[in-house]
Amino acid sequence: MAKFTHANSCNTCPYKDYALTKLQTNDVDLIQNSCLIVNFKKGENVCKQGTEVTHALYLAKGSVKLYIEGKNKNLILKIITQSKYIGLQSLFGDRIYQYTITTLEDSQICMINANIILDLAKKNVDYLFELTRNISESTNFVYKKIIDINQKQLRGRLADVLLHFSENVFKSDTFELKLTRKELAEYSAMSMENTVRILNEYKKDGIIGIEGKIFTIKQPDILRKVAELG
Amino acid sequence: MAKFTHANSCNTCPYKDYALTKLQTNDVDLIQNSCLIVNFKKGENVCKQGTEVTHALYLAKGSVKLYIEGKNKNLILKIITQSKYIGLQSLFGDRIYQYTITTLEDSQICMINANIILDLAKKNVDYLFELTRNISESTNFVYKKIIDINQKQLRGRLADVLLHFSENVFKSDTFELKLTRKELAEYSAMSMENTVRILNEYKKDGIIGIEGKIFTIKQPDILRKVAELG
DNA sequence: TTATAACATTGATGCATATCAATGTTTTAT
DNA sequence: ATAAAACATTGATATGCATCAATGTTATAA
Repeated sequence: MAKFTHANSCNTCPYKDYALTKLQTNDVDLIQNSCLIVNFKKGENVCKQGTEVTHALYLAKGSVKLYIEGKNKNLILKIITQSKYIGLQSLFGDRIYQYTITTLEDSQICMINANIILDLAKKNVDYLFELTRNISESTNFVYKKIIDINQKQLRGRLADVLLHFSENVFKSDTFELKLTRKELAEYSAMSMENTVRILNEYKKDGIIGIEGKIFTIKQPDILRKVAELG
Repeated sequence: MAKFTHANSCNTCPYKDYALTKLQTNDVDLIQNSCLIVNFKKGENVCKQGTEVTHALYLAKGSVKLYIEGKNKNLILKIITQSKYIGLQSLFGDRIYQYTITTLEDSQICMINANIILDLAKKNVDYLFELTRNISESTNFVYKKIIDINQKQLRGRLADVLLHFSENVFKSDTFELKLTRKELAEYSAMSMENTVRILNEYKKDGIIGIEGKIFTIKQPDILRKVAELG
């Protein structure tokens, strides 16, 4: 794994999480003392499905994919970008990672001893409340994902995914997607070949523009209609 | 909706949840004062997808299905049996139900004003901690579900579901499943026709026994193999 | 700098699964 | 008690999608 440094300024960190504001200064110090800032290079595993949860993971900088490794194929559940906890529910659940997390670009992850976080959570209800809110939102997101996979077919799913990136993740009509076609396929729960096929279909129809990894949503209304009709 | 009574003995209730043991007696009284015990008949909606979350729901007695309503078909995410909170993450998330919950038999649901639970959670960290653990486990369960749907095919999925009922839900080789074939299909994310077909396939092969809604797992090892191979 | 692997693209083929259809059975409601 | 609706079953058909195959392109490593 990559090189790391000790955290030394959690309170003034520009990537600080909102939940931290719920803690007293000396409690933040507790976190800071345990916190290792680890530099991951693109493509490295941050945690591995099936292993024990020993640390809370906070993505300070960069982006990662959270995915379940299957026998033949993977399923990417979430793309997470900076200043977010990743995989909080594993701290409170059965303490075994149900998924693997891999960086999509060079990233900085804060790793804090799980028991320290749990102890703090047990002592600071406002802090725990924020974490719980976070986990709940995450659960709701997965509910939406599962229903997309179950109910829509390829074109609808891909339209959904493109809109999601445009509207929720990058908040722009044009965005650079740090995913390969294969990863985009794993995120949309379809084969890589069909992902390519449908993307180019949308491009030919003038609904989107593609220039390598730069995507442009040209006709969001049509895309929305496709997403809706499934 | 059905008739209801006011709760009057939460502390000594035989269906009491473990999380309640984390509260002081007078805090339990707060819950008790707000708690309505509502009697639902089989097939009634306990909450409805798209509506606002106003109450915490606790399934004291009976059983329910939690499902997402799609355009053509539904997807049952969980079957919940007695003495369990249902849909806790909706209290802490965006306060809109992402799913509908319907009773599978006559059931008693305790409905407690959402804000009272949230206030208690904000004051009793041990209580909140139990709720959070609950939500986290629920998230992990959905992760498993999503991967089953995505990675396995019909026979494997159905084998999985049957084993799950036998091993986790009813903890017995023989069990009465309070689901119609259609609901079993919605739980396994497949068509009703194929559910029937494969069930009878398993029956012919002597892997399971079916007598109406009574299922017997006769050869769990074979079933496990089918589940594994997908 | 070159070799090797991963990525991207397009077409052809096969299969798993949903859908349609027909018919009998069991609930549910009046 | 009877009608209507939901449930259950089995077979035939259609199709959406993955898989296979072939080929070009771009990263990555030695």
